[in-house]
Amino acid sequence: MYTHHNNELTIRDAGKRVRLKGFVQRARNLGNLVFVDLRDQEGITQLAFDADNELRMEAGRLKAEYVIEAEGKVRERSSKNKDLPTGDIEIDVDAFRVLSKAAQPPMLIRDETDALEEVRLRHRYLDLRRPRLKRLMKLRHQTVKATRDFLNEEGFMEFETPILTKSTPEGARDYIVPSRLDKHHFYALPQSPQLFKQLLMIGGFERYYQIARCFRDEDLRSDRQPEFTQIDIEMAFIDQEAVIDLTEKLMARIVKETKGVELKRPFPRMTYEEALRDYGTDKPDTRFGMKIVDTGETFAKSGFKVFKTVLEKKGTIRGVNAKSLAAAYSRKDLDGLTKEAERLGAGGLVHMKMEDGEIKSPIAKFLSEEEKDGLTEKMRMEEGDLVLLVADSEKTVQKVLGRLRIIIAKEQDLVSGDDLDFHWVVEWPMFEYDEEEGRYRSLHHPFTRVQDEDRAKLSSDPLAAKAYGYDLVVQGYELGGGSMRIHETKLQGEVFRVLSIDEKTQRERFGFLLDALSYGTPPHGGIALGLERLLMVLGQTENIRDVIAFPKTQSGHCLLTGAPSVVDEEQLRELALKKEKKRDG
RNA sequence: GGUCCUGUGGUGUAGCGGUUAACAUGCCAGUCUGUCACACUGGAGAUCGCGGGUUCGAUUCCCGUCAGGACCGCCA
Repeated sequence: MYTHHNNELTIRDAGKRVRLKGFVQRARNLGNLVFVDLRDQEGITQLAFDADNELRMEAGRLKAEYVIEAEGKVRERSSKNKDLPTGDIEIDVDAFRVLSKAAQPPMLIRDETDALEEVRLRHRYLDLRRPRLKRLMKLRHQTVKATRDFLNEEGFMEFETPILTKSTPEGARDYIVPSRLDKHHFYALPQSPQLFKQLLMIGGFERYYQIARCFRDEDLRSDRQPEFTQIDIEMAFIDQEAVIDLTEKLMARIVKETKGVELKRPFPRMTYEEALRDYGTDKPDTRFGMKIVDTGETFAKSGFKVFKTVLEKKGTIRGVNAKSLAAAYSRKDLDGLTKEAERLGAGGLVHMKMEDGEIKSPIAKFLSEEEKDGLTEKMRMEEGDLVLLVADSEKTVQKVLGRLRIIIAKEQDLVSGDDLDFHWVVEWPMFEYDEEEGRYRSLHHPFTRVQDEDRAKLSSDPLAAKAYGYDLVVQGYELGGGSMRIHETKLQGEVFRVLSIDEKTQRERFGFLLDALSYGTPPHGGIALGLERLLMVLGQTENIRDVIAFPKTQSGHCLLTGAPSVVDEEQLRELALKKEKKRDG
């Protein structure tokens, strides 16, 4: 046993006999004097060997990452290290023991001088020894603990729902698991516990939560993993405001306990429509301004052909003002932005700088004085400002300008990771129209409740029907979303009808839910929050792999274990599965 | 499904149509009593991801493939 962790001892412990353990961070052999930095989960303590004896010789032979145990007396250092919490003291060691030797590690176990991520993932257990990963894993634990503490106090019950469950073709691609007992039938891993938590409400539980593992077989990104965790919450006999209020309190509690910061409540809200109008996205980063502005009538009579054509086609001309960034963007930089705009589907990008009191732009010569003045006013252009305009369909303009805002903010460092701009996007539409499939699709999911006053629009004008839906957004991440659910069989049927899901399919896929709804269902609603995304924001990292102990690569591989891997023919036979012969390409 | 970037001693990088493949760090040996990324001296360590092609000659150029990363599509 040990007496202390390696972050604990201070000058007040001088003279104490202690026993420490840990990994050798580093042995510094100065000849007749040897120092060893001993690292454990909590920190580093310096061991000193200065007696002229065998012990010192042995200490000089210690290598990085050996696991040892050492005993001795705490003493004040003659030269202190103010960078270490234990920097005032060292241990005058009189006995130590090597518990385990270590091969030369493939990477430096230190925050700086990092190996590439590929090496770190292959040897994740070594990567996890680094203080940075220690800090992030601790943050994860604290966040989950704060969540459980808070929800338990609020009268919630924690549940577990099945991991082997039924495939639901709507939505993301499922991971499937073959059944041995029922040949050619498959379980699916849950994309979320959505239906189960609703069934718990129907089962008469009023406040559910789960730290729930979810699985989606889709392509990965720097903020997406094939398996990830949601803080999943559902409540009965409440309204939307109750869910929003509870979620804000939960966020406040987590931020307080992990960062020591008080969040201002209530969080700001904007409607889905406002989000798209002002920021060009349904998950705006509101840490910086640069809102999208409609030039309206400014170019109504424009002689500039591009503008004229777009307006004739019922398109729109909108822009953003990158305040005082005219000097920051050279012609070449602007070409880069233009290329990005074109890649996103815009015909081009108009840029203008306000310099020496006048608009400088490649298209300036096509604009009348009236147009220039109008634009200056609309965009609130001042000396040194850079304005970017896109003329196209509303959808394209929003997409392009929304993207350019983010690019510029990143390039120009307009954002701070400390700025927790939690806000709600509310009043989501029930449906969007899928051009490819020629039918309506749920924006949230098919169990979302339509707002009472919009119920008639389900048949008359589905696209105008608003849902009781809400997303929590921070720093441009969709942190989570939720809704009030449908609790009547009849309404659920109406929604399925809009979605063109016929009765046979309804029965096949959701029959159990429809049956359940028919036996008396409390009004209910909830929310699901992406734990990893929250941790990325709190931990100030852009990489989701940093907040997962054993993450997978962009191609879904676990470099540590080698998953996924082939299996024995025998295993396949048992499942009545056959390998498909690889076709030559 | 697509676009782009990367792959060179253990690790991170440099390099170039012909080199003894360079540098840093780590590793090994030695010197050193106040280091803390110790310092100094010396040393070992690389079929340049894999396969094919072009060429008198390929680590270098081309094609394919594999692996990692960023992004688009996708993720109700």
